[in-house]
Amino acid sequence: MSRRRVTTKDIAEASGFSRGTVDRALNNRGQIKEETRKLILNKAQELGYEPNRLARTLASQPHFEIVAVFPSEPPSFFDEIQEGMKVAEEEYKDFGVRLSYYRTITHDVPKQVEYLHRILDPMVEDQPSGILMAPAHSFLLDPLIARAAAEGIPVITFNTDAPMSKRLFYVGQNSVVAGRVAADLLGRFVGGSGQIVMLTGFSEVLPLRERLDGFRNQIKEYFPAISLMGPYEYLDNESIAYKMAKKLIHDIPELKGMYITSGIGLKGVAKAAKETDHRHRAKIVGFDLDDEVRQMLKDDVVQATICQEPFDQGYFAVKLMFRYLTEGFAPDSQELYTQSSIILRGNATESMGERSRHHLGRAIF
Amino acid sequence: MSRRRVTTKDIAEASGFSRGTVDRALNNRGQIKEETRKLILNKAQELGYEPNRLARTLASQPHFEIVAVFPSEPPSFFDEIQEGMKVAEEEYKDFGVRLSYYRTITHDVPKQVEYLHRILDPMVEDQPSGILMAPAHSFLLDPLIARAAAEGIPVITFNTDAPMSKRLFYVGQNSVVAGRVAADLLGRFVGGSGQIVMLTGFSEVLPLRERLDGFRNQIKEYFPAISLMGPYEYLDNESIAYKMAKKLIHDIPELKGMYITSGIGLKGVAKAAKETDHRHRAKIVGFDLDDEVRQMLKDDVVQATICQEPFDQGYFAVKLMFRYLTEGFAPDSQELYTQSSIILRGNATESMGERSRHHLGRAIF
DNA sequence: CTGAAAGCGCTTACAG
DNA sequence: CTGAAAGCGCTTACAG
Repeated sequence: MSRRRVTTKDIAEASGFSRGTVDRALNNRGQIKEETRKLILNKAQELGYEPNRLARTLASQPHFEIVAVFPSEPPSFFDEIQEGMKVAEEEYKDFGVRLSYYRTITHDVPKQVEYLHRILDPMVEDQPSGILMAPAHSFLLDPLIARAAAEGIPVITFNTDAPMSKRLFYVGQNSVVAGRVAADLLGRFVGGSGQIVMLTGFSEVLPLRERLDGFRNQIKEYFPAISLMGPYEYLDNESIAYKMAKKLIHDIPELKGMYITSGIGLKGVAKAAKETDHRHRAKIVGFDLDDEVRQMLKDDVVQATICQEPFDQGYFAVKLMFRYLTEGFAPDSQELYTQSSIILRGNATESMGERSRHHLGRAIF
Repeated sequence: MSRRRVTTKDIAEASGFSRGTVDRALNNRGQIKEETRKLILNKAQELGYEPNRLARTLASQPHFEIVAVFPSEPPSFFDEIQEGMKVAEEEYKDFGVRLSYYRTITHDVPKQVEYLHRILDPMVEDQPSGILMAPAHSFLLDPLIARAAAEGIPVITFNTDAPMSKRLFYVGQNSVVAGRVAADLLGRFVGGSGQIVMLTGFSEVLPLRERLDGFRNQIKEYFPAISLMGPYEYLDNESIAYKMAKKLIHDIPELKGMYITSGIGLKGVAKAAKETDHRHRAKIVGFDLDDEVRQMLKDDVVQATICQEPFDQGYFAVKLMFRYLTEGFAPDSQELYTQSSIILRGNATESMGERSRHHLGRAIF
């Protein structure tokens, strides 16, 4: 029943050529008569040959130096991205995969530029096999991505995209859908009518803009009785978000809901809301998850948050780069969306650490 | 910088023994002087040796025959579990992994018993390396699981559990948390008060009972103004669910919400609801996802559904069995929970096929 | 254009 | 208890 798998030796014997020649045919190495190549390929097909990746790796001793460029802050988020990368690195280390991590203090364009120059400078470092990056800006890094591409170094963006660049593809959240889902939740939580205010970190940051657009369009389409205010920009600063929320809550007594496009802002807004009478509090839906936000969910100050599952983003970024490098993986779409999770009170307290410990690559919910 | 990895040859040279003896020490094969063993182990540690799994596999040519026993119906769900298994099988085939699939028409206990007898009968089949199963009953299969365990064949349950059995652990949804989340959603969707009715497939089926308990407890704890009716059992039959819902909607004009613990029932209930005036419709939250349910979400007949991500359950069941077989993987907990997804109108139409095509192991949201 | 040989890092009989 | 040799399935110089 479990017939032994077909090897290049079998093909060699069946076709009358040596294993070296079989290898040339199978892997298009040239230096082979076209006729021979075809004959061997037919034989391989006929015997149902499937290459053994382990043997290939062991024989050719490949090295894949993958460089990952991404922010450090907030660590609760980006450390977990790195966790995911490390799990993938460990899974593929015997296949020659090695990661280097270049992290910038914040979404710091000049620092990323500097790192990329260093990475691409043949005098300073060996050329990497591929670059994984969470660009600090939606197009300012495009020239450097183009330079990498021109030098034959593939770039995959993750977590945040540079859609007009020469990156292979993007791995991360679908921010538009995330915004739509937030609208479904908050729209229903407020009962389908009344005043909702939108707050955003920076209105020109791509994923935040998409979270806003998805939200706004979904509300407009399905909740005609809801009126929207904003967006107000809190410059990704918690205390600005706090003060803004304080003022909005004070100025608009009939306020029914608040939508905040990032975790920093969510925390500021929630703190402001907590200081008001809970019977008149607006419903709050935002993004991201850490222990502080978990507590706010438990306390019913925040009603829902959308979590990006950073572990997955890191894990899949590495895995997909490896697949590109070894088998030329090319997706149909330029955007590969990772799972997001909706966190409510009922699933707020599950330990998220589970995911990496179990190498499940994900938490519950 | 990228120093060559340490091999058994290095250890052999450094310790003055042969590679065969190094292998005996490293892998505890016995037939080795205790002193030699310690010496070699110390050397290995000192040099920072890490075994190369590819070389080990190539040399030892292991075979892992994994048998998977699970239902066929509904195919939209269980075919996708099988998809996930096949992706993992493909990923690990060079490591010797081979799956066989034994699927029963429904959650058919006698058929599963028959299959397990066949699988465990040394006269009929070769003993498998491990068994993956979605038990058709929460304890009736326990004796057979015990028999497998006694014969040294590890059993992992997935999708549905047999918690008192001798299975290694369970991989699948956390049904209690799923129920709690459903309560958070429906409780808020109805505005925190009024009448909600609960319908369930079978009240004694474990995961359905847990979905019910999680829901009920969450409502009682956080929505004191909501009154619950039911559960009513629709025997996992769509038309029974339909008729039940018809009658409930008719009898209770003030009905605000309906909670249904399985996909079959959700569809029946939604059809009944659709036939009523949409202005007075109860909010509906249920489980599972197929094209029909997607449409109901779009049409706002169903407001939310919780999807088990069957692809993941299959994928991780295989991956974890492989890890158990090769490295003795043993989780801290007996329950390894896979991600569930909350599907609303805003994320209902994304193609779920993405996940397997991209081998991301998951869809967006 | 093709072949023979050595090698990747391990494991597995077999001999002593 | 230990070692020498062959082998897993492939690739890589090298020779011709």
